[in-house]
Amino acid sequence: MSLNLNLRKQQVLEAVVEDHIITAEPVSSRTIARKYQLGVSPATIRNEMADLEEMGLIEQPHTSSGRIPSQQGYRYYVDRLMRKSGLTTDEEGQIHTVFAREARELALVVQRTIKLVTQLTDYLVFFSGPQLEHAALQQVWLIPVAPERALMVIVSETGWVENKFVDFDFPVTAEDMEQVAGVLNDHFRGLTFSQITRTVLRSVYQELTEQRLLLDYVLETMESLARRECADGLYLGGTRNVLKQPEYQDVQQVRKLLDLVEGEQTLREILHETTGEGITVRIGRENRQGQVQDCGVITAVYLLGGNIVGAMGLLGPVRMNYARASSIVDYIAQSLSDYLSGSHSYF
Amino acid sequence: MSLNLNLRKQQVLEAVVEDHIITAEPVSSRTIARKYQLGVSPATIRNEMADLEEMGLIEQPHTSSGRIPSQQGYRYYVDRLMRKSGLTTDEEGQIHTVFAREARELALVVQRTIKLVTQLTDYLVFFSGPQLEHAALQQVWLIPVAPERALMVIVSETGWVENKFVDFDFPVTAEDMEQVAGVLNDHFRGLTFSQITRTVLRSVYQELTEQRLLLDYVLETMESLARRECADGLYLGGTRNVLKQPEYQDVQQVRKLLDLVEGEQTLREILHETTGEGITVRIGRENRQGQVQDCGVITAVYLLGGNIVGAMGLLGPVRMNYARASSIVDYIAQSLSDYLSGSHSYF
DNA sequence: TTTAGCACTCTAAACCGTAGAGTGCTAAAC
DNA sequence: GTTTAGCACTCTACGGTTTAGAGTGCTAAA
Repeated sequence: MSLNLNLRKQQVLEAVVEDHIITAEPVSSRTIARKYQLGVSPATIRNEMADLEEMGLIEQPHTSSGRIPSQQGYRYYVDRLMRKSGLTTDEEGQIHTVFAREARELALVVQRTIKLVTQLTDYLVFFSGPQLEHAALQQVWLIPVAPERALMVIVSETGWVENKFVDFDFPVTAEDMEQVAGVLNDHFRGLTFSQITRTVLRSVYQELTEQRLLLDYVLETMESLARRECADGLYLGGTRNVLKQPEYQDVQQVRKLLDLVEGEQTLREILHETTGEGITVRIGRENRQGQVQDCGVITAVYLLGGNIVGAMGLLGPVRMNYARASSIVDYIAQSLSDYLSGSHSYF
Repeated sequence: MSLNLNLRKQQVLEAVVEDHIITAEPVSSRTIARKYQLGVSPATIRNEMADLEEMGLIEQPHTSSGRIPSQQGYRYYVDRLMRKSGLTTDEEGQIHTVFAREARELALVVQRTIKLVTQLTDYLVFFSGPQLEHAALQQVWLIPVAPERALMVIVSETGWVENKFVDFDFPVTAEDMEQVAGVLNDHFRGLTFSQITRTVLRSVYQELTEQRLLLDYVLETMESLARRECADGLYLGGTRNVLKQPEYQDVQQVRKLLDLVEGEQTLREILHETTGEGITVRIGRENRQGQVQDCGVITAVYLLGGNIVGAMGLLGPVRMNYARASSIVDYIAQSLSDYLSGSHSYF
């Protein structure tokens, strides 16, 4: 349902939302008349408020209190009234600094980004990935460490390094390993992991008839490596900050938040569901996860070579500063994508 | 000052401590008379309590309330009265399972251990390390990835893998790298990293006069790798659990706890200070760190080849179950040391 | 030395009463 | 028709008072 509000109703709704975001208190007609010059008296505003309440956009915690925005009110605000606040040049500069610094390891960049965002906002920041799945392979090594055991090291073109032991059920010679690694590098270099698992497998098998069993083990390990970061790479920060929000004065609420942070599963799910381009804003019950139905969540994916390799999110109370928060998420996700897409490639 | 208490005073003190640990409420004379059969009336117990209070072992939150143990009271209890509760065979079994499972990566074992301990207690669990510094080197590889860049991979005899890029200021050939790696392996295999940095350096330099500059870079990287886990390897869990303790009903307290968890520095310090054998119990102001002076902290180091490579801790309110908590710390640290000292070596 | 009895103290919860903020409604003004 | 002043009404938050109950310390008797 797309409601059409006359200008003054929009102004009143905007005032209610923005004042409530700042003060966390119900907003009275008098406050609006004083702080937001609409050129009318409190009484008139009261009449508009009564209408807005009937439409379900604002509500009263109890009779004779001021109004707070309903979840639909926030939605209307985000969709139609909100002016993206933009970042100051200083803040943009800080963000650039994080991505400009020489950093060989992506994990480090992500951690630095989180630290920065916790300074820019008072919300929970969380990142998934980046998964290797859509990154291009730079090189594979198979290093023999025992007769039936090798260490596999993979480097992606973006500089991400992963390693894992491969255990065979039979002795394997160093020459065998070297040969397999050589063939893998010849065939796979420059391909993304998702491309590898599908297409070029056949040719490799033909070239390595003798080591077919060995190859099976190796490919399986490669696959699990490519997925690993997807499975357990969740970075987060800012838990302390969120507690500053008056919504979390109640210990019960704090406990719920900590469940979220320590459990990780829900946060992963939220990031995993994020697929579209641009930022996604979910307000309260718009979230599918029961645990965050009294929260606002802003997410965005970041890209590598046009593919989604990870996502980030900001989480706060429903009464969060959507204008600012979404500007930040937007800018960071964009910067991270730029960073990844190789203008900084170190090879 | 070592106080000598007669048997009945000891019994009363023990009752006060143990009842308070369970209920978190002041303990009245009547409660003790009823629940802990000392064969005397509440009035007699009141007299003993008056004495204990004068000695500073228990205190009254306000006149006409029951008594709670003072920090000295806890200390007396821990030193002289506490009976280590021992774990049930079931619990011991659970612990063994964690260490018995095939696990190639130590980080995984530590994470599993944390998860288990959070199930066994309601306290904050934290681990440092393990640092490679005191682990024996199994092998080093130098893998060329670019003219001026190599990937260094180190495997310790305990199966810990670390990697890091080495950047040179000059082109290096694959042969040079191979040669350097070969010499390093010949000289260093089986030595711990702390031994390496001191003694055997000279002989390596003599053998590699041509690559001396290259070697400098490599050794520096090795050293930073050996220390890395020391610097940022802090694992923890159980934050949610601690909130169950009634001490953390106050949001102020919760915030302090989260500062501790998110800051990490204080926890590192606590583990770093732990050096002795066996377990260490610090009660309230016995802690040097201001942030935890209203907490009880139990720590123990774990060993590898007789060397301290890391430590673990349990943190709760001053009113924590020292008997149970120290049993657990003791048992886990012991099991982890056993696990590390190679009865499970995979090479 | 122990204990019963009793007066005393303190806390926590329940229960006012009041001030203040804010609304809805009505009737007058524009 | 729209806006606004005025007023009665409602609800919350806060401070003060009362009360029940738990627990002690002290005294005197066992």
